[in-house]
Amino acid sequence: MRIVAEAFVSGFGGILDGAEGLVAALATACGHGKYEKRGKDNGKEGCSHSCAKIRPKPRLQKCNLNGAVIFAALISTHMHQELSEQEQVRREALQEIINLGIDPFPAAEYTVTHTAEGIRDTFDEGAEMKDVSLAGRVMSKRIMGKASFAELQDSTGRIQLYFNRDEVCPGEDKTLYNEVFKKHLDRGDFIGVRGFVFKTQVGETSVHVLEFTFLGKSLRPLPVVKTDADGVVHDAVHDAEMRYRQRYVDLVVNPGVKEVFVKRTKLFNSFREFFNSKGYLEVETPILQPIPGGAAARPFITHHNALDIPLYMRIANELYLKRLIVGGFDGVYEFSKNFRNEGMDRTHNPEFTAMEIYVAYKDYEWMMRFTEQLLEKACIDLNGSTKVMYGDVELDFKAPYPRVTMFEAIQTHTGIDISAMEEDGLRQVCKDLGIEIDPTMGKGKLIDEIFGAKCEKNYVQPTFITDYPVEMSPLCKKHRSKPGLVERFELFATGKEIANAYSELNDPIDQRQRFEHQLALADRGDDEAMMIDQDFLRALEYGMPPTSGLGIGMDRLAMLLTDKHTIQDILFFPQMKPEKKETKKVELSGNEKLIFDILSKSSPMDLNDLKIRSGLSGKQWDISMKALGKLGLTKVTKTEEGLTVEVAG
RNA sequence: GAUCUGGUAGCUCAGCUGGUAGAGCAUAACACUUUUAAUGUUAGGGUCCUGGGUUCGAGCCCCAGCCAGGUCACCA
Repeated sequence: MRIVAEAFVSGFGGILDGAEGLVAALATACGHGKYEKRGKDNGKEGCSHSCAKIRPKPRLQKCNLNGAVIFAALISTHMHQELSEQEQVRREALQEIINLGIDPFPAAEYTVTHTAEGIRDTFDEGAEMKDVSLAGRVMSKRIMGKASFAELQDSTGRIQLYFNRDEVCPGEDKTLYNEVFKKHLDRGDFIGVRGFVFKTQVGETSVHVLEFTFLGKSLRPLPVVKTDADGVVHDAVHDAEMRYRQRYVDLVVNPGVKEVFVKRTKLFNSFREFFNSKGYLEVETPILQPIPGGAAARPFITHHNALDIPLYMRIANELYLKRLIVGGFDGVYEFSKNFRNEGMDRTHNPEFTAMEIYVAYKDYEWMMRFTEQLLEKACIDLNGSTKVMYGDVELDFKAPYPRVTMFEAIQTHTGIDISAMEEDGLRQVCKDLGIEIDPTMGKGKLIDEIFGAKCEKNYVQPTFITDYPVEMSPLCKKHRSKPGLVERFELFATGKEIANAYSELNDPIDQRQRFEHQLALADRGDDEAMMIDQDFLRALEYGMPPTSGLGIGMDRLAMLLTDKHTIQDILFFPQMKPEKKETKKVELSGNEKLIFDILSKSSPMDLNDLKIRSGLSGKQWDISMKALGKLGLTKVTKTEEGLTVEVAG
């Protein structure tokens, strides 16, 4: 219940009682019981009561009472959303600003000449800065009588502002300082300021404000996060729900969050520069695909109405990029938003970004050299060094990286040489190593399981794992010299895969057989086996040059390079379950409404009758009746026959 | 999907054999012309996630649900 109770009488001074009665009732209803006589107010007499529980102001109602006109604010418990005390205060401040003739949301451009960071840098170099203007959010205010300090946060950081009453208000009228600045300017509001730069006694570079302009009012209080003199952050918003659902708040308030995303973009730019400098072409390929190909994953399905066909959100863009190589490009790449309808955890978001690049006339050996150069450059571009801390390990992305074949890796970490084994032998090895398997798994999958369980985690520093079994890699060219294997590598770091590359399979007959083998896997129950993309095969039949392709999970790489251990920390808006709909507290609860509806049809009525007709349990009845009473909607009277309930007022 | 942990003021968090709640910051008021996680004094602010149950009485105990996080499983 948030209402201002206010009533006043015009016309007859003596009839204050009517107004007073209304307000007194309201004051009682909200539990305070106190109200204030106002005396003359605009020629009217009145009285008012306000408390945090009964604001903002409800609609005024007008009625006649013995010839006097009473305007009364009446209880209306369900007319608006609940606002916290601070939100109400801000809305009131907004109104006050408007009343003073200031537009809290002006349309005009505000000319900004400097940024917070720019001012600090230039001024520290000794430059005079007589006239600067900048804009941003007010993040704190420290008022000391006629002088005040505030902090302004723009896109580059924070800078202190100094306000002096007599300089902001050179004339007699000090409203701008005393009212607008001191009272109605809230944390989070956007303002523009003009002034000159100076250093305070404590040595803080500050802007001495001569003029400030409202640029946008903030109606919701931001969480207060403070950083002390030692750089220790206090009361940071930790709640993941708030941080990810309301990323804007996280960005405004938590130090260092922006930097992560800036680095993420730098990573993409660094890749682009590298690829473009080699003359490779950035392209775009379909996200809505009739056949989801290029990876083993469950897709999202959607439907195109006009064509009346199912379409899939892409799980990879590989097959399309290869079509472009068929078409005659030497090198094509794409940052590909992919969608996979699978579980979510610290390293999986349903939509994620991969970078894939395909270069003609190259093989996977070349691609390894290319990849390590790419990552070395990116690492330097982001952090100024090839070294980066991830948790408590230091990763070094300086090229070259060790090359280890998959069989060597398994031999090293299990002591078992599986290079000559068939499916049955591998099955036995898995059992011996305590690895869970199921009958749908083929040879390649079994090897992959062993690697995943026993080897992967050991490759903390960047390492290429090469030469995978053919069964796991239906789009990859058979190894030039090792039967049963393909020319594939994956790059591991911190025990996780961050890149995957092939000498691409360009033999259309082999490719068709591989797809058919996938179909066989699907029949065995592997629901992620690839579908056959006939058009892709047709493209290959026209001829594709030898090509090497590389895919990098950009999100996971960004995590590595920013020392973030959750994918949600490097996605602006990670996927979340929908917020539950705001419960309509404004309305009466179901039970309260039930009782009130029965009662309003025949008020007053016997309390026991009402209870029986409501059909509520003792406890529910009790809770609902208390609530109704508290809202001032019902009134219980004791008579000789028993208890009677009536609609109050 | 299994399992564990959490959900209390705008924010960060306390709370106790079960007796309807506390702190800091934020907010409001006053003081103060260079402070800085400003300070001092005072005040207001809470359906203790939701719904059931046990109880004379539940923020606390029990059950179910919702949301978030961790671990495992599945999955790149």
